[in-house]
Amino acid sequence: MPEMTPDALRAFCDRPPQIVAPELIGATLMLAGAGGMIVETEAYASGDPASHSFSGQTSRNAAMFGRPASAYVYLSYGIHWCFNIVCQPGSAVLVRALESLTGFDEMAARRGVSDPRKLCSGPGKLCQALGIDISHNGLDLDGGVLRLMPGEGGFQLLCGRRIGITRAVEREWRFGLAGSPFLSRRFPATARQTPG
DNA sequence: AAAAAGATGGCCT
DNA sequence: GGCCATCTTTTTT
Repeated sequence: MPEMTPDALRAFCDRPPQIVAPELIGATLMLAGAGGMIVETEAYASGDPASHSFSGQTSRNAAMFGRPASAYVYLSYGIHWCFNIVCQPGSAVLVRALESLTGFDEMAARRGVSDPRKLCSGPGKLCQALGIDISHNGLDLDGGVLRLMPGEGGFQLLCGRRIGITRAVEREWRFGLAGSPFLSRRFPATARQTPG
């Protein structure tokens, strides 16, 4: 597949997040020479009680209402940055885990670990590894600083309940690459999704 | 003005 | 599995 143009990337993201999230498994996310393959995502939809956008636009979540294929970054628990890919207005996909591909030494240094399984196996961890912070909030993902490159698809995926939320927990909007050792947590063996 | 919650992660047992 | 650091945003008084 030829690399997507910025317009194609925007169109790819300008759909409901629960559709985009599974298709992002296998995509590549890069920031300044560091990055890897997305192996775990979660969808947060418009009108979703678990989404930051549920009660309307605020200063924190404003980026969720920006351009599709831009970044929504927020601080979690006062400590960790979390990175989302903006989809349709008021919706986004949280990137929860990466399998590192390039820039390993740099990421390991920022994380203070050497075990590749501990490098990007969580939304806060991958932001620390790549150096993502609030300065990246709202940036387009088409290559200026951050680059998102959707993959070929065709992976065997797992899906299940989202992690760490208290509302709308029944929605199975967490997606992961089956068998990957780089997930933030194992999936309970629930639903299985075949290549698309 | 005050309080509680929160899309986490690391360390403890 | 449990505890809790840490602080911004949001909600409630």
